[in-house]
Amino acid sequence: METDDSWIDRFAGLAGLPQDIRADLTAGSQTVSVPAGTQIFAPGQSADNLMLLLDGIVRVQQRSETGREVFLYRVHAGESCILTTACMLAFEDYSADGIAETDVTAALIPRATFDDLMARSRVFREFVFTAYSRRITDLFALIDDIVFQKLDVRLAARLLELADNSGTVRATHAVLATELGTAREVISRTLAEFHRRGWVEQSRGQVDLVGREGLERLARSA
Amino acid sequence: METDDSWIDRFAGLAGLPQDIRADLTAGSQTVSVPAGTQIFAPGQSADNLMLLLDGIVRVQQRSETGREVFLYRVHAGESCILTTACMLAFEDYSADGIAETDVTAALIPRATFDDLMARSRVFREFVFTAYSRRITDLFALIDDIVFQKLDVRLAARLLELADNSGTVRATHAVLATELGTAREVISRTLAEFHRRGWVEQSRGQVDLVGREGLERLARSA
DNA sequence: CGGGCTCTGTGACCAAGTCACCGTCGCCTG
DNA sequence: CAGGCGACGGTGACTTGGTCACAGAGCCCG
Repeated sequence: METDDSWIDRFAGLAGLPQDIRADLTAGSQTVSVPAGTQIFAPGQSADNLMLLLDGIVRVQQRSETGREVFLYRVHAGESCILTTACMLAFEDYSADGIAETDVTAALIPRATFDDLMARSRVFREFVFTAYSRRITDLFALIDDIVFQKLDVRLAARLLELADNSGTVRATHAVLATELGTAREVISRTLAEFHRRGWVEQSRGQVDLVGREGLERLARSA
Repeated sequence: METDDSWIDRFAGLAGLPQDIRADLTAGSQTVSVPAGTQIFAPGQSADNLMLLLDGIVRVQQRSETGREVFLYRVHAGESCILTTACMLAFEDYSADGIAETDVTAALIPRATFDDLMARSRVFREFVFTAYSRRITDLFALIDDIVFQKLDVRLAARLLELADNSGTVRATHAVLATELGTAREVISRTLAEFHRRGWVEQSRGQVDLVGREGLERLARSA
């Protein structure tokens, strides 16, 4: 039996857990790793574990009846996958997909352990509710963004987010389109416009930001 | 001291509460009433109580920086105001407004009572998480709707929802516009089209549904 | 009755989404 | 190596939705 509980320290909200709770949490959970691209959860599948992300990034998106997809949010290391939790606890099925964007390591807390900790630890309760609250706030911000923000502004912001430190975004136009809940053609046209302004260079499956200032100015002009 | 705990029975999820918990819940909470139009909570204001709605309807919407508003969801009798809960527990401020659309009666559960019940009762925990889960699912559906659904379909569905049993919707075009996160002019045009098709009659501040079948067919044609 | 308000209607315009289709590139396979 | 296939990106024509500016109609109230 693995007794290493060091992963708990990656979660600021769990820092205050007393020793005995830490021990039970470690004993009652396990860590798993999956490669990039794995479908971690899918609609119509019920959840048995709360996932705490130790490493990697999970993309959560929703597929609509029409086959198109909307990006909802990303879960990063140090965060928990709230949706999984919600469905686990409510005995409801998922209504969204979760996909590992990178190799992912996570701690899995089964329902029984989760319920036990909720009952026993005030710190744990606060941790869970804070995670919920943050995600809901994010969703509100997303809705606001979709409804009120112009597309060029949203795309500029997203490119800046997705760029690695050399200023490269590795994504096809189609991917960017589902990120923003729009159509590929619109992305193509907007990127062409960005190029015309000297902000980006394009190649197949990749966008290079060569004029960050312009993009930043546009993104900030909310 | 009021010891009437009959309001608890209005919440299906609380039916299984044992007697002692019921008593503590009743003793540790209070019921309040406010008239229609009251602003129940607002951004930047922190929450101290979990609200369970006994009677009436609360509309929750978000105001964006630009001054426009998006409708998020309604809370009906028998539901709890999840957002309030989230913020109460996470010690965060609201990011949305809550407005009483009708006269409203609600049970207020202070933070201390809430935390105590979360620790002691499995039934109560499930009640809370189910409420969360439902709201989140609703938000996902809302996002889907906004992104993919055509406006006429959304308006038709909303009119059917808002109509009283004589088929009348009492709302100005401006109100319908914020409900759907669009502009007033668009509502005017779409209603004019519905009228042309013989589905609605209009008068100032009110829409009468005279051809429900047409609206229903459109709304179902998702 | 007249002034000021809210509510609704309209035309012109722009931004975004949709549809149909084509060219290019990379890769796999015969 | 040739041919073919599938993913990717570009484009034009069109529809839908959002914005702006403004005008008329109903309404309240002094």
